[in-house]
Amino acid sequence: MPNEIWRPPPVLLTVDLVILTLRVSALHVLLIERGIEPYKGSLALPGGFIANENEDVFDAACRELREEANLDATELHLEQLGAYGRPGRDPRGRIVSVAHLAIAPGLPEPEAGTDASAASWVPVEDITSDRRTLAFDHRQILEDGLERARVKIERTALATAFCAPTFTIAELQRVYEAVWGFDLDPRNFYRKVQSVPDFLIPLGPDRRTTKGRPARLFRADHHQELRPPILRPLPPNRNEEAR
Amino acid sequence: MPNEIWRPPPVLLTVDLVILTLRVSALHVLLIERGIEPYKGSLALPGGFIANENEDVFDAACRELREEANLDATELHLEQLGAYGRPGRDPRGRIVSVAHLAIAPGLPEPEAGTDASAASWVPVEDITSDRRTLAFDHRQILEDGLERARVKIERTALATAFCAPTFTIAELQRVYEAVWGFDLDPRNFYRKVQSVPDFLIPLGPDRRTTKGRPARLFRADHHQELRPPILRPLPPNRNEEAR
DNA sequence: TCAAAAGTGTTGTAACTACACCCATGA
DNA sequence: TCATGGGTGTAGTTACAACACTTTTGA
Repeated sequence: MPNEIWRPPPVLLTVDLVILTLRVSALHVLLIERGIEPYKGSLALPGGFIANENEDVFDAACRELREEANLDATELHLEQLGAYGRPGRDPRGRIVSVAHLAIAPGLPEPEAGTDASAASWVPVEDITSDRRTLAFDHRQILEDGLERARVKIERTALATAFCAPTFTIAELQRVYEAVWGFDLDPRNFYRKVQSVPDFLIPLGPDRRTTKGRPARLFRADHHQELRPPILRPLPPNRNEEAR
Repeated sequence: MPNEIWRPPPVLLTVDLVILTLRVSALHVLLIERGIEPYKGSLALPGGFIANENEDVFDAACRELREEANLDATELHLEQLGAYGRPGRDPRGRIVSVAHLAIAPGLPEPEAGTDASAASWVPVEDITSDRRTLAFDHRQILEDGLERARVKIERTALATAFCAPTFTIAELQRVYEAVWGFDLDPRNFYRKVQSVPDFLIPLGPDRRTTKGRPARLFRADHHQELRPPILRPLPPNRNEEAR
């Protein structure tokens, strides 16, 4: 072997974003149609390369959020999901991606006619049901992001990150139902979330009026830990009768 | 600006390992004393660079586990914690580390006189209490690994990864107590863990005899999800009287 | 026969489910 | 006034913390 000191192999680093939101009570994810090879024309998670030697990974995620989705990281929840580094995951070479999960309130309309023009909200159900496919290993990343969200709304106030600054309990319930994929009893949900200390802060006499009786408005701290947690019920096959 | 196509900046990739085990009822982490700069002489998590262009990140973690700790990845729990990529975290340049959490049964004695000779088990308490410091951002990585373990033994059978293939309920209880940092009632713990379906599989009439009455032996599936979960109790300051 | 650890019984309380029911509003 | 969603009452059940108590072993 050559008589030179060994040097570790360099890799290229990207960030990818799983951006979730609620639209008409259904969970959606922001996807872009790729304009360049590889996977040109396919749907993919927004993301891109680290800009330079000194850009922090988290800052890169914030930047992509702005450039590709026209969203402001200071106004939504953003956390790291993990690194995806399987060799061969990108045909261009050894590219390791640090995936992130972002949660946005429902209101921001699809995309501007700006840089983010190729982006669109896609129902999560369209991906998980295999009606549409994703580029690279982005389907796996999306599944991991969904599972993270499902588990995390049990123990933290993360669900409120899907809501506008003020929201009703029914709106919060729609978040839990969309993320978990099944319905909850509104009467019990109403009391359960209000019984968790420091989860929901009632806003004076303010009410949101839709159809029916106007509902109380609340706000929340997105980073609050829920004690006790809001555990999702077991699936109905809980007690199979033993013989 | 120069008229050439932009190329993303390459980075170097390492894996770092938080390897936890139980020794005499206290949580320990495997640390190495660094033999080279930077941080020569300091304690650090075991880890190292990706070996080559084609090595999978997870495989690299397995390899470091073998080389630096003399442990076999097929016989213990190993999962990714996340990527740590703050610029400046390593004075040698832009180095991104993918941290992993490993859980080992207590028995494997400290280290062989082999490659792993610089490794030793250190009580976690010595680090968290600031009696000893760690190189790089390894203290943060360790804290994140501990928090992952604390949360995950609530919802999965991960605690059994600290145990030998067969174990008693009292041994399992010592795991929960060491990871959570407080004591549990043995009577209630005994029934609680046995009431979770598919968590503990009793082993015929086998018993482990120590001092006192011999205890039943169990085995478990380390990857089992616990339904319902074993939730840690709230800290004693649960209900502060209003006013 | 005593210490020590395993394992069981019991009781009061808190939490949860299921569902009946009342309330406040817009159309 | 009625439809619609917001909000309350309540009964039956399960989970759980606390702790007294019995059982089985080694020394």
